Amino acid sequence: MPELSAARPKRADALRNIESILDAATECLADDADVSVADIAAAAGVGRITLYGHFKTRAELVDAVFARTMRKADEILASTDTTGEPGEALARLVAASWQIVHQQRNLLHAAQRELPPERIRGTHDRVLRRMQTLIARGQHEGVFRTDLPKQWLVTTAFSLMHSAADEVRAGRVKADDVPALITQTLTSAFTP
Amino acid sequence: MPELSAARPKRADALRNIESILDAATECLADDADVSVADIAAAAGVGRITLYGHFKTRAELVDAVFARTMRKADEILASTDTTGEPGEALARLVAASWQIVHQQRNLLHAAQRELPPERIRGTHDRVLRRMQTLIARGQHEGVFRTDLPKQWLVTTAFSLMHSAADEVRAGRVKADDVPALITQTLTSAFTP
DNA sequence: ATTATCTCGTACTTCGCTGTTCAGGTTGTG
DNA sequence: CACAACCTGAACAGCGAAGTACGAGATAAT
Repeated sequence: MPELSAARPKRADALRNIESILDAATECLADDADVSVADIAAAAGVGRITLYGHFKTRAELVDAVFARTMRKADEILASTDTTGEPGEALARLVAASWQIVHQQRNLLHAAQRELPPERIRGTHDRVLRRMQTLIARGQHEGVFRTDLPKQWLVTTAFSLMHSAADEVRAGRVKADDVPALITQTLTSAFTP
Repeated sequence: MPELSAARPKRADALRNIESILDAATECLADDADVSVADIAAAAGVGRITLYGHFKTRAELVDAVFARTMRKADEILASTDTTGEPGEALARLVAASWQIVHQQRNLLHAAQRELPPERIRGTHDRVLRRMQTLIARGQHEGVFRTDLPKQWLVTTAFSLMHSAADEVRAGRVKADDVPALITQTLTSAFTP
C-alpha cells in the first residue's frame, strides 16, 4: 500500500514551517524533555495552531523529531569508516555515536515517555544494527569475545555512552575525556 | 542541631499507616513511576488525605520511599561478603545489587523526575561507596586496572546493571542470565 | 474517661497542558 | 488573477493531578 489518496504536494511555506518546527522541537527537547507544545511553537516562530495543523498530537511530533534525528544519526554513522581493525573501527564508531547520544540525551527520554517501546526500538534499529554488524565482524575475526551474545555487547556499548552522558551532565566527567574512557573500557570488555 | 521542637512520638496507628503507605508506594512506584498519589493511598488502604497528613507533597513521599529503599539496599549489601579475591567479591556484590536495581528499576526514574540531582546523589551515596571501596581495594591489589578513574569503573558497573534491567523488562534477556552476563563483562573490563 | 491525635469522605480550588473551533487575514500556485 | 491552501490569534473545553478546607467520627495514650 503506497499511498491512499496521492497526497498532493504541500505548499512551500508549509514545508518551511514544518522544518522550523522540527528544528525548534529538536533543540527544545534536547534540553528539556517536558517542554510544552506551546513553547516549541514559539521557539519555531509559529503559532501553536499551525503546529497542530502539521502534527495532530504531541506524540506525533515527538515521533517525527525522534525519527528525523535517528535518520540523521544514521547518515553520520554511515559516513564513519567501520572497516579495518575491529578495535579501531569500534573506537571511531563510538566517538561518532557518542556525539549524538550526548547532544540528544533528553530526546530519548521524551520518546520513552510518549512512544510505545516497539516504536522506539524500530526507529533505533538501523543505528543499533551498525554497531551490531561491526561487533559481529569482530567476533568472526576472533578479535571480540564470542562467549557473550553480540546483542549484549551492543547493549553494553550504548549503556556506557548513555551513562557517560549523564556523568558529563552532572559535571563529574569532562566531555572530551569520554570517547577515550568508553573506548578503553569497551576494548577490554570485548576482548576474549 | 538534634531536633527543633522535640517532635513528640507519633501515635501507634499513625506509624502503622506510614508504614503501609511506604510499602504501597514502593510497590506502586516499582511498576509505574507515574502513579498518582491517589492510587498509592488506595493501595495502602488509606485515605488520600491521610497520606497528605504524613507527606506534605508528592515529592516528599517519593523522597521518603527512595531513602528507605536505599537504606534497605545498603543493609543487604552490608551483609554481602566483600572480602577475599576482588573479582569474586565483585561478582557477589553485583549479584546482590542487581536484585535491587532490577526490582526498583522505576523508582529511580520517579526520583529523577521529582527530586533534585544532589538529593538523589546523596541518598545513593552509601550504596555507591560500597562498590567504590571494593574497586579501590582491587586496584590496590593490582587485580583491577588503574588507568581509569575508579569513579568511572563504578559508573560502568551500575550502568550495566540498569541497562540489563531494561533489557529484561523488554524481554530480550532472561533475568537469571543477568548476573553472569554482567560479571563476565565487568571482569574483563576491569582487568588491566 | 477524657483528651489529643489521627482518619477520612466530600467537595473545592488551582494549575498547566493538550487539543479543537471559528473567523478572518495572508500567501503561494496554476 | 483567482482560488485553494495555509497561517493566525483568541477563546474555549476537557482532562488529570496536586493540594486544601472542613468537620464528624474513630482510636490510641495517660
